[in-house]
Amino acid sequence: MLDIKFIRENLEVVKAGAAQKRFEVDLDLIVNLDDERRGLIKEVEELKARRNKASDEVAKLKKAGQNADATITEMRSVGDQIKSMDDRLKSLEQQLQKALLTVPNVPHPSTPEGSTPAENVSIASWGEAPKTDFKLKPHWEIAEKLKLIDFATGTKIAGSGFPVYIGAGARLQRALINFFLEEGRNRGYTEVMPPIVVNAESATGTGQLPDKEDQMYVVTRDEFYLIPTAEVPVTNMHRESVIKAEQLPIKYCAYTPCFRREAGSYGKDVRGLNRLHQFDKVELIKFVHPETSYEELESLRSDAEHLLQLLKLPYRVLLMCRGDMGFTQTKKYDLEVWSAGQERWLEVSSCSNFEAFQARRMNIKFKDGSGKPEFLHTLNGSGLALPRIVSAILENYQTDEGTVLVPSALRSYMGMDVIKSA
RNA sequence: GGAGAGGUGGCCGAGUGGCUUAAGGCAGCGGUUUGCUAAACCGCCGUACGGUUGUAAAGCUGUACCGCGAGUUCAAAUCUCGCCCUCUCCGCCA
Repeated sequence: MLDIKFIRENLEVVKAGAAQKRFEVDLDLIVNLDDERRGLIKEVEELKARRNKASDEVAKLKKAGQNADATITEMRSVGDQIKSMDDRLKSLEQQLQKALLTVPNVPHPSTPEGSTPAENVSIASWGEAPKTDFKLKPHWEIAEKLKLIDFATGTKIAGSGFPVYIGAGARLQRALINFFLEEGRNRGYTEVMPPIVVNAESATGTGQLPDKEDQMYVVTRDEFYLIPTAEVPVTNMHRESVIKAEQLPIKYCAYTPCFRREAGSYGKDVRGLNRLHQFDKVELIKFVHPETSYEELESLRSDAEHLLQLLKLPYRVLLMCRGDMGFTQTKKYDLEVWSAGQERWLEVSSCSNFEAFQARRMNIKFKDGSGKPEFLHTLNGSGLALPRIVSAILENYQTDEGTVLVPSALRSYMGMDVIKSA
C-alpha cells in the first residue's frame, strides 16, 4: 500500500508506474475521496470540539447547582449530527482504503521498461550447460527409474501436484533443506520455523488477501490459510510493531512447505516437478533501513546466487521489466537455473524489494533515538525453492549409466556420492 | 471443550459517569548542583488523522485512541451487550 500523501504529491509518477506495470487504477477517484474525507474530518472535529466544551460547562453548572438543560438540549442535536457524520466518514475511509489497496507499488528508476517476460533483461549468467555424448533425460524419467519420486501415489493420497518422495529422493529433499538453512545461517540469517497456516490478518498483511485468495488453500472451519510461502508468516512476525534502528537489518531464513492452488495454470509446465501444489522452500526475509534497501537487495541476490554456485548449477539472472514485475515490488530479480534434460530455464528464486509497501500495510516501523518512527523496508527472496533445484540436479548430474552424481557441496548432507537404482 | 481471573502509555501500576489534561513510580532524554561517579532537584517524555505557520527543520492547534466492536448518555477508561486474547484449574491428547 502506498501512502495517500505520497500519491497526492507524486500523482504523475504513481500513475505512470501503474500504467507501466499494466495495472488499471483510478487515482482521480482516490484523490477525490481523500478531499471529501479531509473536508468531513474538519467539520466533524469542529463539532466535537464544541461538544467537549459544552460538556465541561454542563459539569461546572451542575457542580454549582445550576440548571444546564439548555446546553444539554442543544448538544443532543449536535450529538446526532456527529453520529451521522462519523458514519459517513467511516464509509468514506473504507472506500478510500479499498481503493488504495488497488494502487501498485512504483517501479524503481533502475528497472527496465517493457511489458512482457520477453523484455526482462538478462544481466548475468554463471556456469555452463553439461556437454554429454548421450541424450539427457528429463527429471521425471530419472526419478521414476531410480524410484525417487512417486507422482501417482501422491495423486492417490492427496491429488495431482502432491508428489511422494521416497528413499534417496526424500533424503535429497532433507539434504537440500539443511544445506540451504546452514548456508543462510553462515550469511547472518536467523533461522525461523513459523506456523504454516496463518489467519486473515496475516494473509492481508503480505497482500495475499484480498486479491489472491483463490490461489490459497483455506481451512474454512477455523479460518486458516495454508501459506504459499514463508514470506507470509515471517514478515508478519513484526506486524504492528516498532523496531529499534540499531537492530536493523533483521535477516531471517525459514524453511516451510508451501501450498499453492495454481488455479488457472494448465499446460506444459505441470510435468514432473515443474509446478506443484505443495513444495518445499527456504525463504530469505529482511527488514532493513530505507537508506540501505537497494544494497540489501543486491546482497540478497548474491546470497541466493551463492547457493547455486555451491551446487554448481548453471543459472542466469533476470532483472524483471516493469510490466512483468508484479503488484508489490519496486525491483525484482529472478534466478533461473538451467534444466539440461528439459533444455529450459526454470525459475528457482525471485528476490524483491518492496520498500515500505508491505511495512505500511502491516504497520512495521523503526525508530532511532531522536526521530519519529518511520516505516522500514522489507525484502525477500527464495534461497531456494526445492523442486526445480531437484529437477536441475537430476538432469544436470545424470550419467550415461542412469545414475545421478550428488553435487559435492551436498554429499555430507546426503551421506552418499551417487544416487543409484535402489 | 468446561470453570474462574484478568487485559490501562516502553514497563509497573492507580483509577465505579464530569477538577483526568489518564495519578504515582520505573526506564529514557535535557538541564542545575558537583573533583569524578552516584545521589538530589527541575523540565521533557505516546501514536494516528486533520487544520495552520514556516523554504525547511520544526512549532502552534483540534480530534481520536485505556484489548476489539457496537450501545446508553449532554458527557464513558468507568455503565450495558457481543467478540478476541492471556493466565490458572479441570477434561482430552502427541
